[in-house]
Amino acid sequence: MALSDYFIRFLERRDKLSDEERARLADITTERKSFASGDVIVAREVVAERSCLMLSGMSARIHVLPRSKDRVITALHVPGDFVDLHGFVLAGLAHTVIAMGPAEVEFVSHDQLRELTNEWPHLTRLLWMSTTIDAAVHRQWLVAAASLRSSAHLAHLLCELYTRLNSVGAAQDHRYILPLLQRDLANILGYSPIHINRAVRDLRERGLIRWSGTEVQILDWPGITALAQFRPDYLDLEQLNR
Amino acid sequence: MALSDYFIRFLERRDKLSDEERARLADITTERKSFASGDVIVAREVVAERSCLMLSGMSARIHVLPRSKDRVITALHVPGDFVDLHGFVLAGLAHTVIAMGPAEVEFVSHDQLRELTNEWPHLTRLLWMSTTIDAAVHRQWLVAAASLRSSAHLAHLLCELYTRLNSVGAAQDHRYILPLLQRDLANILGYSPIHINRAVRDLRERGLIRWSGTEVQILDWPGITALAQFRPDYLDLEQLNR
DNA sequence: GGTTCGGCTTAACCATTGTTATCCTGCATC
DNA sequence: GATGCAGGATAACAATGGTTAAGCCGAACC
Repeated sequence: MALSDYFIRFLERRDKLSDEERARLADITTERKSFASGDVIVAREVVAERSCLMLSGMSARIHVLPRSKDRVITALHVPGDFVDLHGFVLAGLAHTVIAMGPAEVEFVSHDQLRELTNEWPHLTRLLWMSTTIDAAVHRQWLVAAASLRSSAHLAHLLCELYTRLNSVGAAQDHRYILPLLQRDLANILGYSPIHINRAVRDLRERGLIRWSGTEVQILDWPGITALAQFRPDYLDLEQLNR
Repeated sequence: MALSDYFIRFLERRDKLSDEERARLADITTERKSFASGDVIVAREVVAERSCLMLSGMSARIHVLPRSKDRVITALHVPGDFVDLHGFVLAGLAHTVIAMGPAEVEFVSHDQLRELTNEWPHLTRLLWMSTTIDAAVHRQWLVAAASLRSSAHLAHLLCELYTRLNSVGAAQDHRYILPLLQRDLANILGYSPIHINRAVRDLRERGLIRWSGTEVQILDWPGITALAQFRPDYLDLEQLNR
């Protein structure tokens, strides 16, 4: 199949594409696939031969710990994200990508990316940009981990996910579907599942959120962003010439 | 001046360069500058016009927190690191780069990088790679933050820095100069300075390290890597075709 | 050589987070 | 509708980390 519009919109939100560039992107062929919750989308391997884009649902990069059998989640991906594009230039991925809830993705072969990057420098810089935005999110997670306490830390994640989902049109009205268990949130934020539960209760009691099942609703956006000290600058949502 | 050898060696450690590519890199002109401890090397700004490479010493990316006047360090850089290359493709950097101890750097203009990336796709992918290795380090810091307790967490940082310094020839024999205060370590790991001190004492009492002033010596490499669950895979020190 | 200062060290006490255990609820299954 | 089960909620207690305060030590300065 042809490359979906999602990623093209992700790029166009941040820079201008020429007609030729848009046509060149549309020439990319992809393989689409659906996954059930918990399925492995990308296995940890020595050298990857393709990378994947989210079409719907969410996925997570998980790092399995040597001893404790537990795992840490270092990234969450929403529709439009080029999940493991960094695998195109890296020797090996130290992580696995799994579906959080039902998810659809499309795979692009690295051969095609190599051809594209050999001839389209501006598009190459935009692909590169998408991996550096990922890194900016990593840094913000580090800042949040170092500076926020449990409730505020959880609140920061909720704010980020709403902002990212909203920016690709996958959420409105401060509501969204969050297909994560409290155990998963514990693996993201580095707390015990019980403590995540305490943080959820705290946010509820402050009147900031409503949360049942997989549906999250933010009741007080100014309040929760203030608690989380959330500033969306790092998501790089500006349009520029790159 | 011409681009220093440091970064070229960083690349050659990971992929092969043709003679033409090596010559093209040597054509890059740079501006060298020295900084004293604490100096701002790269100020947070809307659009950067150049990026910097470490020649000697260390630097840190700091994120200033809105309220608490405190700051978080999300990355440390050693000689050979292209510190803020991601600023070449990102709209704005959410952080400042400062010198940790005396440091020498060289600046490369984005105009030159744009010219280079317009014509040298393989070199572009290698520059891209260097930013994705940064991101891999960010992820490992997230894993460490989520899964390790204070002593092990500090130990992990000490192992990583030795490995990185050693890989560029800036440290041998499990010793190195670490121009960081305990306060800085607190800003990296997200603990209070007092708790960093407890962790240092713990590592000393376990006979894993000797540490006085800015000189760190790792006495028991197998012991400390086991405590920190340190596996250097994520630093991507393999040679491959990219 | 005394003074000052910043950073390291330690201790006592308090706050946050982890652990273990139990119960509740909703859903799937039969 | 009884059963089993997974995930969420809660409580009691233990461990980890933060805060405040004070002493120590070496380098820089006069």
